[in-house]
Amino acid sequence: MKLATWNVNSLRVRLPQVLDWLAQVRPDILALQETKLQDPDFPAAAIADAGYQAVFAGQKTYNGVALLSRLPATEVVTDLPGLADPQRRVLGASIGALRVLNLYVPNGASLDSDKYVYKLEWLDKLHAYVAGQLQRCPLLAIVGDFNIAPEDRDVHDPKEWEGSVLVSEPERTALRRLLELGLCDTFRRFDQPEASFSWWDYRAAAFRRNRGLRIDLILASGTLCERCSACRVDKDPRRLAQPSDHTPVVAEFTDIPSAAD
DNA sequence: ATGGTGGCGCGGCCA
Repeated sequence: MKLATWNVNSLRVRLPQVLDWLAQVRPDILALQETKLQDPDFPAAAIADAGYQAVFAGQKTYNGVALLSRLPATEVVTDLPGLADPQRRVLGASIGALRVLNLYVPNGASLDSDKYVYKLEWLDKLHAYVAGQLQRCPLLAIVGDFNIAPEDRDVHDPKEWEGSVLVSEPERTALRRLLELGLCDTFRRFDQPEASFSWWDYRAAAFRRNRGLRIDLILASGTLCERCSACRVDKDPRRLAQPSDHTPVVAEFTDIPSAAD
């Protein structure tokens, strides 16, 4: 069972890349962030032709999340309890034996910004929600663009980034508290190349110089974590012309019923 | 270097 996450930074622009990637990698589930599409504009037909069902929570210009899957998605949720938020950043669904929560965590802008306050509040509401979900869903995966680099080894230059948004201690503490509920960062269950990142700024040739951050994560509940057999960053889509600034992260699991192949 | 690039949409915001 293959589960992937990819912040595509406009599904309208990136649709050809997404379709090519689905055909090559054949994930059972792909969580997308920053689709930047209203629901009536979602390319459901093209995705159906590729053999995937889709559920989505769209928004014009900003945000927007979707779940593509071989099996149908049921019991769909699009909001965090206790957070009245017009921004479309949350998509939870049951797919086969899994419960999947697809997140586009707020960026935060800078530590003195209202957006940073909103990010920490958002993460607090997420914590409360996930605590309850872990009681109900033994096979829970939480994936997406967390906009937090968990540790210094997830940052190309920790000194340069020290204290900045995406690496600040309050954000990392919020992520650590989430993990302490009983989740693992599947990427760190396996040996990885040094300087493995999932996002590189478009500016200043950051990708060519590998000046990136690992902020796209696949978290797994304890029972699911035991069944994780691999997790990797797929840098190939970031090398294409007109790439997203993020690249996909893919995890594989054993003993999960799958409809692929 | 307080810059740089990209998406949306057509001025300025967001990342």
